[in-house]
Amino acid sequence: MDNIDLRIIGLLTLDAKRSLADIGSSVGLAPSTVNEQIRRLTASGAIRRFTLDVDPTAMGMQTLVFVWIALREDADETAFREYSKTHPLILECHHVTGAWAYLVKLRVIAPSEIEGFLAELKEHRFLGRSETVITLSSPLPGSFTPKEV
Amino acid sequence: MDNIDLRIIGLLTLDAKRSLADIGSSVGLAPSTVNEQIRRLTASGAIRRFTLDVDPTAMGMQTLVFVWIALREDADETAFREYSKTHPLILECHHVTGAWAYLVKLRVIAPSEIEGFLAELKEHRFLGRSETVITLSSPLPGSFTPKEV
DNA sequence: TATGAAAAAAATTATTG
DNA sequence: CAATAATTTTTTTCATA
Repeated sequence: MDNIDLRIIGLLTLDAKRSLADIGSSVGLAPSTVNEQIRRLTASGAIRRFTLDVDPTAMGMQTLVFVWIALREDADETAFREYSKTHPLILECHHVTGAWAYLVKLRVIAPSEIEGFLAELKEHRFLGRSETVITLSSPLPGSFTPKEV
Repeated sequence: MDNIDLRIIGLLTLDAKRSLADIGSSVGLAPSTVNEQIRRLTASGAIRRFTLDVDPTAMGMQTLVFVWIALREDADETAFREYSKTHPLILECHHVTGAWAYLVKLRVIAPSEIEGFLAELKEHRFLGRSETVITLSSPLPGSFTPKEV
């Protein structure tokens, strides 16, 4: 991936609706060439998809939560990974270094929902110990792409 | 925002390039009506932007890092928030409950970069204490929209 | 608010250098 | 591999219900 590719990705990141002609004049390529580069970037997997950045509050997902999770000794770790992939609330799940095994990021309507979420993890016999951190505000929230399950 | 709006957002989230005619036939509206709804959703701020989901490894940002930060007693908190917004490595910054004040998410090329990042925080006299967590793997990585600064 | 049809714009493809 | 030009598709506008 060369410098022009990075610039194309940068421009599309800011506004994926920009026309090929527009992008072309920014990076110094003809529209059809830009089109071809985007096709290549998509085919190679560098561009995973064209998507939306959505305001989570507009969708009623006001509360951003991080949960540190230590799995039970006898937990089925593969099942947990699969579970986190398809769970409608879980936006991210990372296997991390440090005292905790997993860091899970989720969005809920209100903190009261967290209780049910943790109960669910217990029912599946995943949860050993956990620590829940609630976001008060976000100087830099990052983009939000609603999860489709 | 009604149910049709949610479905439109859902469809565009999966593929923001779907044509208005396509979306219309899915939700039972004419292309021009779908266009108008998208215009409204964008105007109201529910849709923040059309963007890309990019593979971070293709951009060389292999390593996902979380840093817990407790600011110095005398730190300029407003300056820190501003700093995190414009820092090229920081993807998210959240003010959180619990023992740590801030949770910062960043992507770097390699763990060795983290040292420099923390040094920078110290130079700015933001950093009190911190704890760094490195992601080993991500069962659910979430979407990645490169930051443009 | 929703529509269909017309108009404008854009994306895509084929052809050529 | 990139550019132009032709073709097709899509978006946008607008008059109307």
